[in-house]
Amino acid sequence: MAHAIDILKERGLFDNVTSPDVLKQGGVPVYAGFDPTSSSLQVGNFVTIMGLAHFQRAGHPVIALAGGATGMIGDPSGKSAERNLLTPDEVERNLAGVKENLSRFLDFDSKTAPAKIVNNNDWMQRFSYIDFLRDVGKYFRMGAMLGKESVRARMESEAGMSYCEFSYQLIQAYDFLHLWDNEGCRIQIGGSDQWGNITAGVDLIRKLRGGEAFGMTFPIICDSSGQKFGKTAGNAVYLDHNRTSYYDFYQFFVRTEDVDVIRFLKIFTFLPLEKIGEIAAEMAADPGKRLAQKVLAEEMTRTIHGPAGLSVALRASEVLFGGSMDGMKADDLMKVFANVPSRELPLDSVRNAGLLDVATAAGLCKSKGEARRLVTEGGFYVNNVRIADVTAKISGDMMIDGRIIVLRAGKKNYCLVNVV
RNA sequence: GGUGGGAUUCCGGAGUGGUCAAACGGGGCAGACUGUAAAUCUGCUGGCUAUGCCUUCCAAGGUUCGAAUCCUUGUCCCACCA
Repeated sequence: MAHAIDILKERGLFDNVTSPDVLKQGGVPVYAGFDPTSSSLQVGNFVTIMGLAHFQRAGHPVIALAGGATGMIGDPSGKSAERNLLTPDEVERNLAGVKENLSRFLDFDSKTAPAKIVNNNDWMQRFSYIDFLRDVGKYFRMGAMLGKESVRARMESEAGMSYCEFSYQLIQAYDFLHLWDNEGCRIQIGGSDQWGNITAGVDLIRKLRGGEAFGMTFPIICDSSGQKFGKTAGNAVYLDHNRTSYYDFYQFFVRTEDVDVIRFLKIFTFLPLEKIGEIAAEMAADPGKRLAQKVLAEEMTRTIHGPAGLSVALRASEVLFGGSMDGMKADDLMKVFANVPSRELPLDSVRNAGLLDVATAAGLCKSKGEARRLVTEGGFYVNNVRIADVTAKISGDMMIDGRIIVLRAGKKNYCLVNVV
């Protein structure tokens, strides 16, 4: 069997490794951490999940660590400024969401290489502050700690860094030690921003146990414009469909740029490289078909949301991007309703109401000023018909079957209004 | 602990008593061209009952006819010194 790292390399998921000897580590447990900074993981985290999945397929038991303790502190890695602390309640809530997300992607029933979810709060809370300083802090040298990229970057910037965040690396290092002792874990993986935290653990294990642990990082995935992958209009794309609907999730990937899409297929899907090569060839022949984008979106949506979620996303996309809206029935639209941005509005507030008011009430525009701008610029559509008159009102015949209005901003931002 | 510097609209960053809803750049949004691409060009980018009005320039007070700009106190950050 090919080593997991070789597979990751050929898929563009390899950034760095603490020692090439990691290739000799077959079948040992591997861990990656996920801090509960939000109630749901995001597509960005999916890279790490894919990393774990590839290891698992290569015969390694994998441990997904949900950071109930680390989440209370806040990882400064890759952050340009100090973050606000989450309350214990928030961490607790988020932890539940993160665990749920993780549970969907890993194989817990594998006989040879089962997955496991652990929470570092389970062992961290046993420490008193004094104990932790004596048992763990004693083995950390200031020089090494200050040398970490995450620390240096912040010290050199205006933002600075609190002692709280500075201490983060100790906790993550101890996590690795704990998993080394209790789970036989030998390898930690994570995004390249985790390098400093990972090596902190490797060093700690060497000092205290005299053993060699390994670390491997993935590149931070960016799109061709250098933006961190996984944001639309400033909002993260979540794995929880209550936060990012099936439709929006699918659409996010459909809109991947040509230059990125093949790379993303390798990173985010399990499709064999030969298959991806075929897709690339077809795309080169007829880029307008957007085949690669569609495959990526379908694979991702199916992986994250299952066949049912995918079919909902596809149906919604077909309805909205399928061409003319003539002959569209309210029933067709109702079927996709919950998965497209939508809003229920009472009849009174819609009929004969100003366009701008309805656009704002429906949530399509943040303010009437924004709605006014949009209309003036010619980017506003009702049932796919452009309306350029700021003073226009919603008439009865705009309501499809008397109960649905399809609002659109620009080319691809739809919002359904359900008149009740 | 001492001294000095700083906090501006999404971000960076001008502005040091009225002509400031605040230059410029980035980002974002929209239009044209397209393939729900890219590149390019153009316009927009606090709110509203809209040629005017309202709320913004860390927070709370104050001076003034008038404050993002001056004073006081507080909070946070940075640098140097100890």
